[in-house]
Amino acid sequence: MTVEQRKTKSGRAGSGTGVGLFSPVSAVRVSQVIVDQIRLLIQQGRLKTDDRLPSERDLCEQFGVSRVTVREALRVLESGGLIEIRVGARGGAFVSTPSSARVGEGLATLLKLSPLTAAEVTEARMVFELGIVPIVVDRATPEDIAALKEICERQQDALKDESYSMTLSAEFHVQVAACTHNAAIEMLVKSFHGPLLMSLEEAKVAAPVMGLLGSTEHREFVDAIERHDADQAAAIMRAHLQRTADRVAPNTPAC
Amino acid sequence: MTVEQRKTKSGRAGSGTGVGLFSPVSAVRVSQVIVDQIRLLIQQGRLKTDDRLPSERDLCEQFGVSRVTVREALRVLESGGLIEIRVGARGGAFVSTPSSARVGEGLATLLKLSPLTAAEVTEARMVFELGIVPIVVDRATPEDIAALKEICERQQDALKDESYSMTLSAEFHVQVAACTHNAAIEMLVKSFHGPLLMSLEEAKVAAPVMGLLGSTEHREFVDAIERHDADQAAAIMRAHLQRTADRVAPNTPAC
DNA sequence: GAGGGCTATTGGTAGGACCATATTGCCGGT
DNA sequence: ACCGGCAATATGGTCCTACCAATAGCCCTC
Repeated sequence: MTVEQRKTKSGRAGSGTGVGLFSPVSAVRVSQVIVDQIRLLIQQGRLKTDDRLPSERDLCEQFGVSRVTVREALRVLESGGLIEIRVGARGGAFVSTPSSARVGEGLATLLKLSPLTAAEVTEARMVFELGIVPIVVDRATPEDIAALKEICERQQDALKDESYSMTLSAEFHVQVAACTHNAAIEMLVKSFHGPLLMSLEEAKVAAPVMGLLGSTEHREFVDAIERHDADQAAAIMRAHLQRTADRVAPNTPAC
Repeated sequence: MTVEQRKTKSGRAGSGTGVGLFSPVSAVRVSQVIVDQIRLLIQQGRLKTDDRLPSERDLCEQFGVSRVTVREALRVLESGGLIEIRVGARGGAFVSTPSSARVGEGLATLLKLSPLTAAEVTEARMVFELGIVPIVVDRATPEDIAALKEICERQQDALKDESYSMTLSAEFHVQVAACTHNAAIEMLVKSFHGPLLMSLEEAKVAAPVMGLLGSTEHREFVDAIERHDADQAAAIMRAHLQRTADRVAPNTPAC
């Protein structure tokens, strides 16, 4: 381990400080500085997806810190979804594109830990999913509509053998968002339908009649889209979401 | 350090495994297990906001791991916004309610690292901020409207001495979201106006005329709210956001 | 071609030195 | 006797060194 920057064997490395010229002492954590540096490198595109960072030992040498510090930085980056760490030979830290699942998870814990009622979350979801309807009507391609119909059919089948679940419904709503051909919107809706709803509505398959109704509405919605009838589509979606909202409101399970 | 659970001085602690009964070796990281445990405690409400966790040294003893491992776990929790770490006497790890800023940051990096165009993000923002207008009109109290007017006045003042900045505009939009009296919506809008827009539109004070126009529209919007004229308010907001969208679209700076 | 050793790399431990900060208590001045 | 400032102490995070264990891809041998 190179020690030339440090006077004593465990003097704070800081950021090259320690020469005694009263340089502003690094008030921030060393590991945080490393996190920021690597994050910046990734955001600038100088480190691309699947690129491999140097090994922990190399990094300590380059940063002039100990392995522990580097590892803390890697942990933070990993928990933020920016890198993925693999063990074993040819292992190491690899840059990974953060998935919507990751951010959805963060959003879910945020909502769970905050004093938010399920009703509030549902309302926010309604605003968003209703707001995109005009865009969906405008941009949905025949392929999009075919994909939606395919999901509807799978839901009908699932209803028959009673395997209908919240997951199928979520799939439909995500596919609707995909019809906007806007990756940002799709990602946000995905975030909503990720761990969030799963945790919020434990009453998943509570009412079988729910599934039947929901499935029918899904189909009517697709038809409206196909007719380019934005008003009708919005009305259906509003009723569809409102029913979910009504079901979730009475419980008012704060978290 | 208590070592009684471990056979050798550095045997993997696992989760109390090691008795030799071929118990499934803890394939996961020890620090991750600690993270999960503490996270669970917080989500269950057994650790509440501002509660103080035991000190690092106590935690190692209770978990039967080394300090490095505990510290890695604390780092992850801190980066996730679940705890806040203070140094010095009476310091330690304190449970903190994750702020919208934190999740907004995660959202921002996600959006920046994903192949999203600024136009897509702006469109998503438009959908949301337009969608809440009816709710705002419906629920805004006189106090809410007074707060909005106050911001407008501050913007007028700022225009005079040329200190108008994006921050003031963001403040207005967040206050509008607050008028919904829905914490989830407010948090999402805050997330949008957090680090995301700041990084997206470096052209902050590019056009002074922009600020003038924007400020005027803000004021007209408030008036429409006061009249409970949802259509007019939505129209103003649409034009207002559209102008921002148009400004950001031509550049098409992917990230 | 299949299997076993090699090696690079992460995961974890122990123990210690250092730094930051709040509390406490002493001491001198008033 | 009271009070303000200052130093000692206790608490607790931050970082270091050195070591060992587990893992997984690669290559070499059979």
